[in-house]
Amino acid sequence: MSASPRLNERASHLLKLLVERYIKEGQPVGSRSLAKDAGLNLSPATIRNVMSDLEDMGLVTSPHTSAGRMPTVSGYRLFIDTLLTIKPLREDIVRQMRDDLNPQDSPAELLETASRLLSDVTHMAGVVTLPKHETHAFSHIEFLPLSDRRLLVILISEQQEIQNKIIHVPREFSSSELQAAANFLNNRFGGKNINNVRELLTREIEETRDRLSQEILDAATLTELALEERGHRRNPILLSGEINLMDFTELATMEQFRPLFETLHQKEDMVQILDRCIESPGVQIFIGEESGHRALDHCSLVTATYSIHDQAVGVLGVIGPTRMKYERVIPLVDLTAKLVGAALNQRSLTPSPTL
Amino acid sequence: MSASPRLNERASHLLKLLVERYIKEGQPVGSRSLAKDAGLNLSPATIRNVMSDLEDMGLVTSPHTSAGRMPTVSGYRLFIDTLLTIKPLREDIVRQMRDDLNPQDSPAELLETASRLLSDVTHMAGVVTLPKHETHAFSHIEFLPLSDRRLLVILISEQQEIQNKIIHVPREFSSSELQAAANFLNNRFGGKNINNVRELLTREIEETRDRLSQEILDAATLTELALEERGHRRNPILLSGEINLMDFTELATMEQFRPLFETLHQKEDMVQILDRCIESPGVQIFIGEESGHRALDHCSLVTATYSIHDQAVGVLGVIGPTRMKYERVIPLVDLTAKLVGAALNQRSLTPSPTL
DNA sequence: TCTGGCACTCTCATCCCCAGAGTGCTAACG
DNA sequence: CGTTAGCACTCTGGGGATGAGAGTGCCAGA
Repeated sequence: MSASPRLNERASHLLKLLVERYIKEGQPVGSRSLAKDAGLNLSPATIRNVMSDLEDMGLVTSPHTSAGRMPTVSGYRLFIDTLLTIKPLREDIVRQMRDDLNPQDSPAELLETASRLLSDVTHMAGVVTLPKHETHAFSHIEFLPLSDRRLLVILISEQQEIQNKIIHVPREFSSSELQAAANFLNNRFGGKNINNVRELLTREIEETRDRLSQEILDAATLTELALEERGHRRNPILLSGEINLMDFTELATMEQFRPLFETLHQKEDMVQILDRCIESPGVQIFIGEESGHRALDHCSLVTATYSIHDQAVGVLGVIGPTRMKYERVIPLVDLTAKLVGAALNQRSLTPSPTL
Repeated sequence: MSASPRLNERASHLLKLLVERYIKEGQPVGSRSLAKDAGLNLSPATIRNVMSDLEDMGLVTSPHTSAGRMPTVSGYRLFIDTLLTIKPLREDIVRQMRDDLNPQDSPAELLETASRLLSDVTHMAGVVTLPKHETHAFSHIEFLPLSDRRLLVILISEQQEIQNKIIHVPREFSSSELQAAANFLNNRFGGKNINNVRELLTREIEETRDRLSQEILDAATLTELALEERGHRRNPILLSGEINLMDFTELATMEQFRPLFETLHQKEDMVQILDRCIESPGVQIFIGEESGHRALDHCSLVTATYSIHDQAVGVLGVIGPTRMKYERVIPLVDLTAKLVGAALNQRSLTPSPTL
């Protein structure tokens, strides 16, 4: 359990081999077969001694006395942090990713495609969080009168994402009033962060108290109604390929799989885990217990953040058994995050709505 | 396998008991225990004779010589068609359904709630198809200029369902041109079936060829672009609670569950099955093989259509093991369909958008 | 027509046994 | 001192054998 005091070259080489082998075969690795792979001309007995040391350091365990060794979480951790040799992605996969992640698609479609790609390519589960709204830049708003005192609000973000909402207003507004309010908001706050609009508007009203126009007041009323309760999306996570996880023997019993499936669909839990990732950039890996959820004990999570305008707004990744091919999954998740970010940025570079 | 020549009262009573018992316990029913339940003062031996007759008629089978009997598909069919005593729904469930299926919600939310309710109440899987677009009445259209030659089209149905689409137009349109075209379409085609609009528009152009206004031509161009490729929804089925099916022992092995899960998520297959149901009104039941899909062999499907303006536009239902509590599921599915229909109709009764 | 009795069958859980795989330890070797 | 061969030991997992339990089919008798 203690951190490795020092790990000589031979020991780490053997650990690396053991982890690779365990990932490939899924079964505890014995000294005999490891000796053959090692290419060091060592006898199984010597390997056993090394294994015993590794076990003392908490890097490997054996499920029972007469089985081989398998990596512990610390073992995986050491392997990933210092021993892993990343494999470059296959050309055809890179091409497929580029082709499928089409910047023309709406953000929702784009992210769904990303999730599907992650699960299809890895044969594990893909997961993508929707972008945080706090960072969405406001691009355009429009009010459309429906019947009575109901208005349709159309809100367009810089990523050309369109949101609709029907609001009930305290009095009837004429078309020209609505037009004026919309124009005011569009001119004044275009490009600003959506979540600051209310705040900025309030300040504006304070400052121009003396020559306060009806326009501003209307805009304030409407904005208040339009923006309240935003961001309460019911489904802030795009999960796909969860069924693939049934292919892995270590997850394929009902007792293992059911809680896992339920946790994955439990949006709150997943959001909580994934939100932690958004803080630090780059690829992050949670092995087994590290995610802190019982049901994920036998799973690893490889995530990366994707960014709009260099600000991380969402997280995507892959969930699979701890014995996944990290050297392939890591570059894939990395690439996906970059492509998604690029596609989203490209959308916001196309000229904003005018009018 | 042959249809029952005639089934005397005692035999059908015993079949009913056997099916009920098998549904409750999930295990083949023996003559001894059936004799006790029957309340007819018959000995197990007599029961065995009757069972033998029922087996000859293809209504029951036994998995092996020394096991009890269980219903065949024909047995279930006879049970459902002629022996079933429907139980009234529990008051609190009816209340919950009414409360949760809020006509204020958007159709998408409403249907998702319906699916969730079906699975929650039955502890099985719920399924809902989105309403067929062919029957959607057009209520209101609006064109919003974005940059360059891109327009945002907003299409509102009579159910107040809002659809957005960004289209690329061949030339720039001024605000007033767009306004004119929208006004023309709204006045002319409000309340008409969306899918007829293109057709009607074409005819209109033919007829008024001599005094053809620019307005109409613009409207035609825009409508063409706005309505093409509609209805290609990626996800025309709302499935929920599929994991509940793992609770039933007859589905709980991986070999059973995996193909089942995959079929359920295979939208095409499900659409195909459910679309058949929309033809005939009322509650329909497919038992085991009757649905025609291998993976659903051990499942039953209880469906009902829901209607807008007395026209069936969608299907909803429950998927579970063949041994489900039909007497409770049937009224539930029936009620859900009625409530969903009522909620959708109520939406279209609220005054249409003006402008 | 119904029933009791009886032989028969099939499943399932349990136990035992043994081969196979792998370990830890010890003593010897260079 | 690191490495190795040898050996006893342990644990798993598959393959019978066994016996209890449940239920049937059939026959003869009421």
